[in-house]
Order: sequence, then C-alpha cells, then structure tokens
Amino acid sequence: MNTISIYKCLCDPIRLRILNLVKDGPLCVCHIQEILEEPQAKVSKQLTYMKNHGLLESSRCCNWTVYRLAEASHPVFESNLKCLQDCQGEFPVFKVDLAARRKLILRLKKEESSCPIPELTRW
Amino acid sequence: MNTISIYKCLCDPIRLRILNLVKDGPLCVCHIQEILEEPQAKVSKQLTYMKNHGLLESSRCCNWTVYRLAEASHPVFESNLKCLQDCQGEFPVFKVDLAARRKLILRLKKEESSCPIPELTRW
DNA sequence: ACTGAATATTCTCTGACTGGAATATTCGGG
DNA sequence: CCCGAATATTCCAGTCAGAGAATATTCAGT
Repeated sequence: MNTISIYKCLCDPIRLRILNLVKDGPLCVCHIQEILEEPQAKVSKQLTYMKNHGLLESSRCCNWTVYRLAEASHPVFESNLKCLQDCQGEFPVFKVDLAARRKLILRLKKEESSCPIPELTRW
Repeated sequence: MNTISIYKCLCDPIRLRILNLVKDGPLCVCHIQEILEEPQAKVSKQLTYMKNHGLLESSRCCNWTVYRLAEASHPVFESNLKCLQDCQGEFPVFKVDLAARRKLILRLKKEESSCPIPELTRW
C-alpha cells in the first residue's frame, strides 16, 4: 500500500461505496453486490483492483470470499476513511448503503444463514 | 471541486509535488518548472488539469501565470493537503522541492527580479 | 513590426481502466 | 459425478490520461 495506490483507488465512486461499507466490518462479495445493486463482475473487479493495490485483504470460506480493510494500514488511508463520513452530503448513497448493510445483517441473523456473517464470526 | 476530482488529481506524483509546492504560497509556472526540473509542457498540462478540476486557480500578470490553491476549498482537499507532510518518508523529493523553493525565492529577491515574487506581492 | 520569454495547446502513440457479456473456477450438496 | 451458488477471469470495445515533440499564443521591449 502506498499513497499513489490509495488515491487511485479512491477516485472511483463505486470503490468509495465499497470502502464505505467495509470500513464498518468485513463483507463477502455477494453482500456487497446486493447492497450496491451492481453487476457481479463489476463488483468483483473493483474488489480485486483494491486488493491488488493493497487496500483490501480477502479470505476464502467455503464458497464465499470475505473482503476487509488491509491490516497494515497507512496514514493517508486512515485519514481518508475518516473523510468518508464528511462526504455524506456529496454522496447521499453512502447513508443508503449503510442502512442496507444493517438491514442485510439483521436478515442474515434472523435466517441463521449459512453465509458467513462477519459481524458474528471472523474467518 | 468535488471529492472524485480531488482524488483524481492526487493520484499522480508530479501533481502531488506541485501541490506540495503551492500549499506554501502561489508560484508561477516557470518557478514550478524550474524546481521540479520537468519539461515545460508537462508542468503546464498538469497545472491545467488541476485547474480544470477546481483545485487550483490562476491569474495572469504580464507574461507570467501564477497558480495558487483554489479559494473555495473542500474538507477532503484540506485534509489531504495536511497529509502531504506525513508523506515525506514516502516522497523524499518533497523536502528537496521545498528547499529548492526557498532558495529560488531568495534568489529572486536578491536579483530584484521583475518576475512576480508571490511571497511579496499578491496579484 | 520583430524578437524572445513564458505559457498553452495540439498531435500522435501508448498504457491503463471500464463496462458488459460470456466463460471459467471452486466448492458443497444430493 | 452433476448441479447450482459464489466468485474470478477473459475478451472486446471505448474512454481517459500520460509522454514527447512541435506549434501556437501572449506580451514586453526594442
């Protein structure tokens, strides 16, 4: 992870939305895809992009791939993750996404889904 | 100026170097060019790029164009300008550039150059 | 009007990303 | 072993940004 990589990742709205989601905790691809309402390949490619640039890490559990913020962080990255909250005015969708995230987590708990619920389990 | 524009500008080393310079005060193109030791067209194009994205403003004085940080700022931009100081380890050139900037300003004062010295005059 | 300094723009080529569609891969269950 | 779910990758076409070289523009001084 380096400064240029960080900024390259941050200059796309979809990637900002993803970071806004995973900053609250790990999520698997299908969850992100469902919350963003974007095509699977699109989401997967952006996740791979950010993973290649060192911002995200992933782990496989059965058929699911869980993405989370990279352990080894970077001051610029930390600082800009905090900035995301200030951008709610500019990206109203951030709040909508987070609401959808909470709703999804609740549903998964209720259904006792076999899909990994990152809120409850760490992989 | 909006968040995406800001990040698009920040993800290039030359542009970071330029911002690192002008955050300490306005400079004209020839100064920036001299400090960075980069071709004129390259510098000019990156300045235009950042101006078009709203991060910089310019004013013309005679034959010189002075660039400065845009008046109307943005929390993300402010925050990342401050980050530049933390990046000295990653971009040792930042410190070199600032030293060259100070040296240049001194020389211009000494020579009583007709070229606008932003430290002394505002246009 | 001509010259030179300072700056901007244009052209061409190239590399990096994007999106959509399709295909491949991996894995658990029957 | 086949199927479907979850995910990744590939292919293709389009756009954007970068570099270098060349040219254009603007302006002050002679």
